[in-house]
Amino acid sequence: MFMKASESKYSNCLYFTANALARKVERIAIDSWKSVNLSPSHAYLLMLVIEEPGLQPGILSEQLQLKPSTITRLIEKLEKKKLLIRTMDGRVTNIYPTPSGKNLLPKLKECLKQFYQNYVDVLGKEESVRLVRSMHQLIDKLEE
Amino acid sequence: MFMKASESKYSNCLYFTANALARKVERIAIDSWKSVNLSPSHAYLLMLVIEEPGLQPGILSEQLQLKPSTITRLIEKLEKKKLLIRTMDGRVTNIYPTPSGKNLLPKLKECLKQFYQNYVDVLGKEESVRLVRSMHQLIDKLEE
DNA sequence: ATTAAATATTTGTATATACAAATTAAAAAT
DNA sequence: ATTTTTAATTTGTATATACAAATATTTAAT
Repeated sequence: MFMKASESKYSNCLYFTANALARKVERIAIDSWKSVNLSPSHAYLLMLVIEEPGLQPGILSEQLQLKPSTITRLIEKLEKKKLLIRTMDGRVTNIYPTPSGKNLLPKLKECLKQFYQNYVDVLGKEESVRLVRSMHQLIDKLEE
Repeated sequence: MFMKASESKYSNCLYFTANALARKVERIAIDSWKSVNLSPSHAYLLMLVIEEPGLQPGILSEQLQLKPSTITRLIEKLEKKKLLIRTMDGRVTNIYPTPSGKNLLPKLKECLKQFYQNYVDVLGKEESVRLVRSMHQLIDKLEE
């Protein structure tokens, strides 16, 4: 009934493969962060801001490799949940975690750990590191 | 100004990496199929249907590793563009390319070739094959 | 034969993401 | 000092994707 990704007609195509992998990983990540009621990207953004309060959207955009408009949208949502606040000063915006945002850090770290566990268990630590690294090489090479 | 993906704070995380790679590849793919005015997933779906007329949404869903509802949406759009048609018979739907859909095949293949070229040029043929294969292994392992 | 369960597909709704244009402010050029 | 250019961020809009519920049809159970 269920077809493996590698049995698909276009399984040899990078477009197909990269997307299928991302969706699969996304689903695992969503599960891992469900306990804090955040999507993975919201969680990562929040962790970055907790670790470096005052971080600006532009920096977050670089760190998360997401477009500035996307960062704004993520921040809006986290602000609505009162996990962080924005202070606008001139053309620069600074993002700070609220106390309740900050309090979430241990749980967030726990989720992260759980997420890692998920795939390290399956792949092994070395293999995981190796694969992530070679994906990065690909990304950087495609950067041109 | 521009930060490499591998310089990000979470660059060692599979969530981050898989998504960053998928987005990068997606952008290249979008460019490759721009000349036929189709998004990559629409193009792949159309190619599948041209090569096997009558294909059902369920099969397409397996082949493309996308949810049935997503397949419906993709088909709707291609139907609106008069590149394929749906015939509904009982609870089963069959998808057929229209003549103008079928006529697009050579161009589609050309786009696919161009897309391949993009990354094979950068990575080399062997390295490309190897990487795609190891990504598949990961997908299949994560399947559990 | 009728009812219940399983299956294929679609619809309504929600999400993350991005592009292009708009806004605002700072810096540079005149 | 005023104008122009550059930069950071946000807003409006569009996209692909998915989940959950709805629909319709076939198969199985009684």
